[in-house]
Amino acid sequence: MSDAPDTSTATSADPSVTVELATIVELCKRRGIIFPTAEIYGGVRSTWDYGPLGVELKENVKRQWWRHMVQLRDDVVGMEQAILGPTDVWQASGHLENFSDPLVQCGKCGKRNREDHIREAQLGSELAEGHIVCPDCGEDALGDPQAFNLMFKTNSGPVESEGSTVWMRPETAQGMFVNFATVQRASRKKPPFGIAQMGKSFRNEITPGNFIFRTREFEQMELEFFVEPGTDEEWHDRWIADRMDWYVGLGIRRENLRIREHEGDELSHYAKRTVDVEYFFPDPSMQWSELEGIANRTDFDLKAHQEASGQDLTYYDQPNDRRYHPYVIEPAAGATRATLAFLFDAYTVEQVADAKGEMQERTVLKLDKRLAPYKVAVLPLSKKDELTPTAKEVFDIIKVDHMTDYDETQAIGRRYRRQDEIGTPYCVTVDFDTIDDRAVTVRDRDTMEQERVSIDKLSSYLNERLPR
RNA sequence: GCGGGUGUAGCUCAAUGGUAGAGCUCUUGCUUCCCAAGCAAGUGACGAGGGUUCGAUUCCCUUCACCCGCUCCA
Repeated sequence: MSDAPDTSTATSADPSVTVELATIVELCKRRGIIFPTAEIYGGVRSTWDYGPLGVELKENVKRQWWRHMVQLRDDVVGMEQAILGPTDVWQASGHLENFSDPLVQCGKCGKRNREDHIREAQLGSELAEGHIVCPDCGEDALGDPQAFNLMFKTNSGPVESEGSTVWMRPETAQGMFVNFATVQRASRKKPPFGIAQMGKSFRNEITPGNFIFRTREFEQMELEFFVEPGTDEEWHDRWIADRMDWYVGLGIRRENLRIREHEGDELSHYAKRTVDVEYFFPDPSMQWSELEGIANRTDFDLKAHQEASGQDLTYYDQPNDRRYHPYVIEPAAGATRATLAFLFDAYTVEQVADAKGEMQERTVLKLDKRLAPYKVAVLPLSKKDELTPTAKEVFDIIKVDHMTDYDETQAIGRRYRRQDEIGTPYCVTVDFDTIDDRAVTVRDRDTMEQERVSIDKLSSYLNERLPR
């Protein structure tokens, strides 16, 4: 029984179709997915709140990452580190030094550049010793250097003093390094093995922007995979392939993904080689942008922390009776920007004939079912009293296993469209026949086909179609 | 942070030195209603602060946020 209306599709699957970021932002605001924080007070720059649907979507992205990286593997364990940390950690990691860039601005053209980069480039030129000019316009109009510290600093305890300084982590990775020995011992894992963590990180980006793509408070999903030196390059390649497959497996079109190799001077202070996984955002101002960096951090971090802390952070390889600092392969993904990529890739506008035969737009978020905020919506055909008890009964059956919405307002067609717009995979309608035959109509988001399912079999019907 | 642009209902827009209209959305009611239907009714806005003025949403200043560019990165 399928009488799905005719559709002709004009979607973001076609790379020539642009989807403006503004369209996504507007949808997110209107449907309570993501919106500016403290908006009644004017908002805070670069800071966004996640509403009822947004928190489900983002948590689903994280849940899928955790499932893929931790749950389904026997060589990765998880952990969670405190966001606040002492100065020592960031001193040893190099972030205090390297995340503090001296910038100079040109008084003529207004461009800003890193002072140390200019000095290096202009070393040995005919200019006077130590004198630098603007690399963009060549004018001798550079101002005094200003320090841009990219880390958030605060105090632990009521009294502000030098000893009370704590920092909000600029990456989750250090948690795995400083806890390497404890976690390795407790989990009894041997290289190659990994420690994974998801959570908030904070960076005082000079220029945040593009909605949730670059924010000062953001969420990371990071794996530190510890391997024997010499096997690091092979593992690096393996993880690059694995991470690409993860995005594709969750519905990102492969042609919208690519790998980009970092150039030498682009490499972080800790990295031997880094590749980015980039996604093609269909908004003209974004285009190819980084979702994830996969770095070979070598033994830089473990050695640095061993030296600074005085603690032994080697791994003891008993069969060969030797100690070594494992090399680290780090797939570091942004949960928030991944969420944005999934939104873009799912955003689809179809042309559908309405009851009068006129073409109407149907906006559908074709999210992977595992990512959709609501999996099912229960829609009584009419708001009549006689349908409500049965509809509530159906809702109670489904909600145990799946996030389920219940909506009985306005016409049924309008409610289908509402669910389409937020990507709900299945709509279950309760009609007047339901009371007699104890069956409901299940409508599929993508095919718009309908199937009559008995209430008794509804749970197993939906569980089969909604993977974890 | 600097330069440029923007700021009016939930959304998209309009008008105006004399306190603002529309479409869509939303809510309620009616129609046993399966793909944004019809009819009726209703809620709802000048980003914030200050100044000029008899009077400011409109003019001026400040501030906040967003967009574009510079730098940075998950």
